[in-house]
Amino acid sequence: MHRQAAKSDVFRAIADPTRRAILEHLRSGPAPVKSLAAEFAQSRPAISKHLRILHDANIVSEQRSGRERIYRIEPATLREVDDWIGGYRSMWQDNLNRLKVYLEQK
Amino acid sequence: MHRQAAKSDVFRAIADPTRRAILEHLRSGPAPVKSLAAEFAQSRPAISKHLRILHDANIVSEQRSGRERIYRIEPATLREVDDWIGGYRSMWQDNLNRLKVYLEQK
DNA sequence: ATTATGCGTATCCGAAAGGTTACGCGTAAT
DNA sequence: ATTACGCGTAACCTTTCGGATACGCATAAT
Repeated sequence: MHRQAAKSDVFRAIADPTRRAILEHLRSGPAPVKSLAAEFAQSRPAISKHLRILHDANIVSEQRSGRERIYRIEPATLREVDDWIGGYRSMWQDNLNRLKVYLEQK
Repeated sequence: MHRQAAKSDVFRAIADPTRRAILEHLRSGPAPVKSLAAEFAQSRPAISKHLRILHDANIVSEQRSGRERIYRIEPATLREVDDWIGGYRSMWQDNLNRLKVYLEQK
């Protein structure tokens, strides 16, 4: 019934537009903090904080390399979002459902 | 780069577990505030506030009926989330992508 | 006409979010 | 050995969030 919101929730993590933008950048491949931060008008520590949240939510993984830290998307976790939205997908795809809505509105 | 931060964002709206639970209830059909509020340990005004946020984000629609207000899921808006996640779906489905990840990690 | 219901809104409050600057620690470069 | 660099974290501040309670307005019921 009630969902356990872990201390780091995926939905919360992707709620912020900056974090979604970070993910978009990572879609084309892993990247260190500096190169990510260069894409935004925010300070580097701010991006680091966003990365920490994404990391806590297991949406990205971290790999140290020298003095850099390479971040990479961890797609498996995003699947949770896909599963959730999947529960509603039929509502705009399923024709039977449209009939149902139609009848409800009468 | 990309701005769209409407005053009411879908991702922000679904970030809260209570609001996702409300949507889950509405999945089985439209409902008035009172019956929704009965399902939670929170006050009725709190649920009203959540509904307002969902409504502002166009995830639910409102229909007045006497002194009640009936809320109903508006699936089309959730499609935005589906489209977003769609951009990442290939990362856990596509075999070529797995190869890419494999090579990157070497 | 009066009373009871359903619901939104206003106000208030503590906690969390999201940003900044200052700093320190390892690693790389000179 | 020094200096420069990349990055995380701490401290701080302001804004937003998510609750609660108090209230008022329509509509329904009596």
